Amino acid sequence: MGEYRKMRPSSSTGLRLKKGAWTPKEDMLLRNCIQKHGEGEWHLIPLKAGLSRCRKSCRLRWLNYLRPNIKKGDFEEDEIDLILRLHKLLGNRWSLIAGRIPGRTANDVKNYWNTHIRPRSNKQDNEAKDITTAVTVIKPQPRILSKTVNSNPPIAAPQDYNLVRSTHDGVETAFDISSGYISSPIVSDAKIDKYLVELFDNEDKEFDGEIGWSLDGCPFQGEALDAEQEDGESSVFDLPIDEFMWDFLNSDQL
DNA sequence: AAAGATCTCAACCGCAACGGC
DNA sequence: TGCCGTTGCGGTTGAGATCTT
Repeated sequence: MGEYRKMRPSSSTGLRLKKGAWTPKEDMLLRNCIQKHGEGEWHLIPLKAGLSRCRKSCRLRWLNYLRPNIKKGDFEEDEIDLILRLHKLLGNRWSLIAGRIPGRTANDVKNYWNTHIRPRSNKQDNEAKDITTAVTVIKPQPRILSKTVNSNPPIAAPQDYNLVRSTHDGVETAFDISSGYISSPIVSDAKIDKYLVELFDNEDKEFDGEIGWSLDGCPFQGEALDAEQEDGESSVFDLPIDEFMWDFLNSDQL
C-alpha cells in the first residue's frame, strides 16, 4: 500500500485548515520543524512548520508515521502474543499496550486488533456459545484501572459478566470487578506503566505456584512469553496478577 | 476483464484529563 | 472553585487496495 494513497476529501482553500492525506512536502515540513524545535507545543507546530493543518493532525502524523524507529510491516508472533496478553490485562488501553511493543504505535496496535484479532475472538466467542461448559469469565474491564473509581460505591448485585476467575494451584477463585466490589486503588497511567515495567523487566521476582487465567471465555495457563523468569520455568503470566497487581499499585513505592 | 464485496489502516472526531490562571 | 486552553486517547470513518465471483 502506498504511503500517500489515501486521498480523503480536503478543503485547503483560504485560511481553512487542510484535511485528508498528507503530501510528501507536508511530511518534510513537519519533520524539519520537529527536528529543529523538538516535540511538544503542538499548538505552535503548524505555525512554525508553515502548515495549514491543525495541531491534532500534526501530532498524529508525527506519532503514527514520521517519528523515528516506527516499525512497519506485519506483526510478528511475539508481538501478537504480547498484544493478546496485555489486552487481557489492560483492555483497550492501546497507548499503554503500544508502550510495551517497541516501534509500534497505539494506532497500529488498535488497527491490528480491530482487523485481525477481534474478528477471530468474536468467532471463538460464538463457537464457545455452542458449548454448554463454556467458561463465562469476561476480561478485566478498563474501569478496574480507571482513575475515577468510585470510592463510595452503591450496593448492587454482582453480575456474572463482571466476575473474573483465576485458578491458583488448582483452586479456583472468583472476584467481582464491577464498580464497588473491589477496593481498588486510584490508579494513574504512570502507576500502571510502572507496574508493567515491574511485570516485564524485573527478572528477580519470585512467585510461588502457577496461576491460570480464564478470560474472554478462553482459559489459558502458564503459557510461555519470551521473557522468562529467572528460574526459567515460570512465565510472566504465571503471576498472581489479581493480588500482586493491586498490592503493587496500592503500595507506597510508586 | 469487470463488478461487487471485503479488507486495511491513515486520518478524523469527540471527549476526558490536566495545568495554569 | 470554575473557566479555558492544551494534550492525549479511544472509537469511528472512509478511500484505496485486494480479493472473489
